[in-house]
Amino acid sequence: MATTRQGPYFCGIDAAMDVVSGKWKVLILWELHHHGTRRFAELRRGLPGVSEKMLVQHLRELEEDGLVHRKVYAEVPPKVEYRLTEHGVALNTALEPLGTWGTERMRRIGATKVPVAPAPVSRQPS
Amino acid sequence: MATTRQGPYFCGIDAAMDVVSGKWKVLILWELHHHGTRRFAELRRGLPGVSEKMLVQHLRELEEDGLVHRKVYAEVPPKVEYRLTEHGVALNTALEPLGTWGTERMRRIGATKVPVAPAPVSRQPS
DNA sequence: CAGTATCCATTAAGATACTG
DNA sequence: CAGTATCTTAATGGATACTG
Repeated sequence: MATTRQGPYFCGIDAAMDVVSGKWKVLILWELHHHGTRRFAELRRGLPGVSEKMLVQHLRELEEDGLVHRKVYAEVPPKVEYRLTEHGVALNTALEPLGTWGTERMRRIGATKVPVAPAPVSRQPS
Repeated sequence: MATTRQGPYFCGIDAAMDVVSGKWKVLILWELHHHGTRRFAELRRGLPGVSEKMLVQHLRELEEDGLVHRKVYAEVPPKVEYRLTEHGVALNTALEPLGTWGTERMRRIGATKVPVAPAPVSRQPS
């Protein structure tokens, strides 16, 4: 269950890669970075294809690693909000050059973007 | 066998993470970055714990992704040199802030460094 | 030296179904 | 709504023996 990872590491990049390895982790960080705060279901919708299990698991690990803060409201129905911690914000900043490089690479190899789930047209909530 | 990965991706970071996902990839990049050029056996020694299979596999993928150049010398015994391509160098540069963040994180959590294989004391080559 | 080829173990991820 | 609990499959990594 990915017990608290704490090295040993070869170097800083190794240590950083450790906390972001997981299929959806950087995307969760990205999502939180751009929305400031997100609820569980919002994250789920923002990450088309993620399963509940993986989303929870990644969120828990990110929380454990001190990158994400989880705020539970004592309400019914339940309400939980996630946001980046100071360290999470710093990580995101450190990831930006990598994002730029990746965008350039996508252009080079002609990679497609993942199809964005079209907002359901019919069936609007009344 | 990790057929040519080319998306689709959610974003640039996603695309970048794709090419560096693999237990030893960033370490290979790092090693090549700091030595300029390395032979297979040198990389192997520089990455204590890596198996031949993983090293070859990662090198092939990095080559396929255009990050590493492989130069074969027509000699006996065989000699192969690896070095970063222009894109590989750019990726390494983009990884630097992440490395800084990771180093800071290691300090914060008191992570240890992986034990460096001690250079064999006896048995020096004549 | 620089790899291949196998086989096996571990881990990560995905699909449901169910609950406070 | 925000999760748990299981079960299954896919991907990744590792050990070892062998080769041009």
